[in-house]
Amino acid sequence: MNSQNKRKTASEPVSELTTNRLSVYLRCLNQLEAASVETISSQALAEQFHLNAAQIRKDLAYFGEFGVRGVGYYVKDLKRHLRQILGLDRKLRVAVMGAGNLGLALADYPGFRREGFEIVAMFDIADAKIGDRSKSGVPIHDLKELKKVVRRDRFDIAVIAVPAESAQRVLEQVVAAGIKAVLNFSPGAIKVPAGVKMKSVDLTVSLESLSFYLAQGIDDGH
Amino acid sequence: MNSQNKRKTASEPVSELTTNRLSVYLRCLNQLEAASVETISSQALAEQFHLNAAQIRKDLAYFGEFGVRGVGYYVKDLKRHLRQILGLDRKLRVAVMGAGNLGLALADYPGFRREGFEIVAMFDIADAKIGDRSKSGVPIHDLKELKKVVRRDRFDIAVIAVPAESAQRVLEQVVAAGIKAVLNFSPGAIKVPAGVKMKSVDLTVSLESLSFYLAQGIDDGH
DNA sequence: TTTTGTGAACTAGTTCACAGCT
DNA sequence: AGCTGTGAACTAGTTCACAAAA
Repeated sequence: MNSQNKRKTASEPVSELTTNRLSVYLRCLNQLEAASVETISSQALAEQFHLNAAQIRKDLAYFGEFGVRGVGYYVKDLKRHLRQILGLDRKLRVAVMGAGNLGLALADYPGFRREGFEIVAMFDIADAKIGDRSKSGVPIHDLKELKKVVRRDRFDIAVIAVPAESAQRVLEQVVAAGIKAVLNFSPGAIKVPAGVKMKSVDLTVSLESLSFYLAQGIDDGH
Repeated sequence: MNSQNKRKTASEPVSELTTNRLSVYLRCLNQLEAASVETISSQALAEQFHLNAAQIRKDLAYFGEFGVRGVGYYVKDLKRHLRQILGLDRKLRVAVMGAGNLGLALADYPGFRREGFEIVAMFDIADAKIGDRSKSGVPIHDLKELKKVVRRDRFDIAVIAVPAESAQRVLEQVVAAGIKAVLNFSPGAIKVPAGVKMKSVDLTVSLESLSFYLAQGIDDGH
């Protein structure tokens, strides 16, 4: 019953909220490591980053006994464990579907590389763009070449940044090419086949939700 | 006890999940209206867009009695009500902080305009960018001019697309200038003063959560 | 008959509080 | 003494199921 990833039951489902938080913890640990902190208690971690100590402990304990009672967590160790749990010990390869403004911005987004992701390709259908490259050098392929490029460049995650009306079709092509994980930026309902994980970022919904807050806060006039 | 926004109690809190869904419903209704559908039942709406009928009814009923028993909801009416609830009956003005790749892409994102938002300004600190415009013509101001521009151009929402290390500072400036709603794209913990609403989109967390899924799905080797 | 609006039942997620290890 | 790991208590969110309205 010793440290290394135990994950109590073979596979009770881990909530998405939990995995999101693991990623947040990892980022906190990166900062702590950069500041040469060697150990940290859940309490201190919570205070420093506005989290809840019990939740941190519960999230971590689900995957193993990483802490030391009376001490806390060893920053380096915990970081290594989290990277392993999140599957970041191997370098993940990403492709961006759609070489519009948003697609190009995402392809060059420095945050991805910094965290160990590698953007290896983009796809579009506009002849004018095909063969071109993003500022940082990611090549833009013809969407028709998708299967061929997947076979050759072996990427794991597709980011969908195409107009809403083509999103469903592009998702299906991506899935047909064997991709199992998708980050979707296009708005609207998309049907996702079983066995494929899709996370959606819906900018319109986010803004409209803020609009609601403003409308309620001010109540009415002025 | 008749239709028009009743909102049972003066102000029990509406969950963020609910407001997000309202925005989704509105988009569904837009599609239905475009397809000349005049009335829709919660059942039909749920089936068509992969939602839950009881939840739709509950979400809507919280704000008023918009439906007609035996019939469903009048698409045009409900749309009007939702737009009013979400505060979309007035045109909301948005500014983007940070004129990097992501900021420029967001400033020109067609989805925002389509839903009635107006991007009125960008801000940056790089002399090379100040005075320039995005492709669609949004002017880039010196961040130092923030207060002046807010006074003149009166925008309601700030989108933060600056590097992580400047995010906290930019948020504080934005709040000091009187902005009450923020959409944040920079990663990392940010402290938000009371009375200000911030929604965060964290691209790294999203990707890492997908990575987790892949790591688990494949279990290990291969 | 059809479909809403809603209390009641259920499920998921968070936080508390403390036994037990170091 | 200090802090983790965790059952128990609590809170939030969803879904069911049905009475009441059109």
